[in-house]
Amino acid sequence: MLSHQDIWAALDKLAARFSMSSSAMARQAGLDPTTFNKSKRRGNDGKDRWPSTESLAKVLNTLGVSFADFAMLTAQSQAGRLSFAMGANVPLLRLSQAREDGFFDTSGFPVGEDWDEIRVPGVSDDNVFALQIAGDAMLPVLRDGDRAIVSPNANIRRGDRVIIKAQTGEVLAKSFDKMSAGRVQLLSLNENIPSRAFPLADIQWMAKIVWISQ
Amino acid sequence: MLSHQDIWAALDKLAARFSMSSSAMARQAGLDPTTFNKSKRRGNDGKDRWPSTESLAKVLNTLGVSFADFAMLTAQSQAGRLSFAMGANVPLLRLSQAREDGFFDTSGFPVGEDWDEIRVPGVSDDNVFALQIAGDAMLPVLRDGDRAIVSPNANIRRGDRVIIKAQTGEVLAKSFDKMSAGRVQLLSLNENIPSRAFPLADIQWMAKIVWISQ
DNA sequence: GACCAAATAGGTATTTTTTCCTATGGCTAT
DNA sequence: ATAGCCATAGGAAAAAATACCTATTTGGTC
Repeated sequence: MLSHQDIWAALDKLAARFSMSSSAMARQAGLDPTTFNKSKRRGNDGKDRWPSTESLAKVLNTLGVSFADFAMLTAQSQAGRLSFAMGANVPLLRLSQAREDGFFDTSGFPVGEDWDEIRVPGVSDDNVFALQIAGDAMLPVLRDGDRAIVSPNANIRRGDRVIIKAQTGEVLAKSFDKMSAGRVQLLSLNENIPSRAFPLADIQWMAKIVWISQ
Repeated sequence: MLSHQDIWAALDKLAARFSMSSSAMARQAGLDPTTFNKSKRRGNDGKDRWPSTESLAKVLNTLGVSFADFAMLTAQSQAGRLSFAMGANVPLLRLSQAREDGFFDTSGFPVGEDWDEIRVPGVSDDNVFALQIAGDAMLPVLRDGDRAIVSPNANIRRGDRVIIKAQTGEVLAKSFDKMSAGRVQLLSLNENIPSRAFPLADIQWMAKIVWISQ
């Protein structure tokens, strides 16, 4: 439930983040310095005052903060499904570029402008879930404690790594090879064993792994 | 730059998403059905009208949409650093639970209420970057085309997988063992080779891998 | 085509937020 | 001690958004 307090609190956090008072932040945004006064957040009649979207936009635009990041400062602070799907821009470099000079400073921080970008996590699936691995049966791809992010709605293609739940209840991680005649051909994750056919009837469901934590 | 058009457009997208007109959405939120009329988004004097945060909150709260997800509908549609850090809640299950009945429907979608939650990606590092793998030198952990998300500011502990850039420019993925006397002990990713010592002087930087795409 | 409900345009009154202004207190520099 | 600046409270005026209302248009059903 988004409330006016949520928005005021987020504005205060934003000011604090830039080491400003709320009046300095208002002033910098071209608003009257008294605009965000605590004394004006509730009327004499006890009625809540909501900062306008125009004032908010002026502040965000002046400070260079995105609307999405501002929304994250509100009390309900986790990103929702949509932001999960759209993801955050993360600088991307190919391995061959990484070998060259000019892409990192001495701490390994990205520098320069020739970086691409990808969206992370970028998983458009409302039914996505995480599976925490136990044991060492799936080493080295999946270690004890690693978390595999699994997307049941994702299309599965050759080479994709998948989680399978068998009718027996067993849960396996495999590499998908192909479908053939009521069977699915699966490879072990370390791929040094020939593919093995599993009858579809033995499988409850199969879903693609999209990310693995490290 | 957040503009009033951004916000209006996002409200229209929201209405469309729920298969409603903007007047139906306003009505459902307890607002006057004419509140979001296109004809009222600009005054006769040409001045832009901004929907109030109060009206917006009423709509979001009625539709059960988070402020963060609404922000994602605006034109600047990528999540920022903060949402990247805080992550989205993803249902989490332990492998042992996954073997039981009652956690998945027949399509592999999560059901039931005994799921934990984790935040994904949950990487609090402004200098995070992605490295796209080429070749098969790091199989099976890192395949050709996989993307490793690398966090230069993350603390590195025993067993963590890291990207190392050598002074020669070579870029390696290894498993961190320990530090000892001006050297770092590193294991191969597939861990069937004894750890090998690299002089720190040979290394430009070393940074932890936090996620790997699949 | 007729009918009805919803959507939309547009005007006015009401409510709400910002602006403008004043006052007070705190902090810093001279 | 004094001056200047900033932060905050508070009041009144101005500006802006919503509520209320009316009229027209649009879309769906029979």
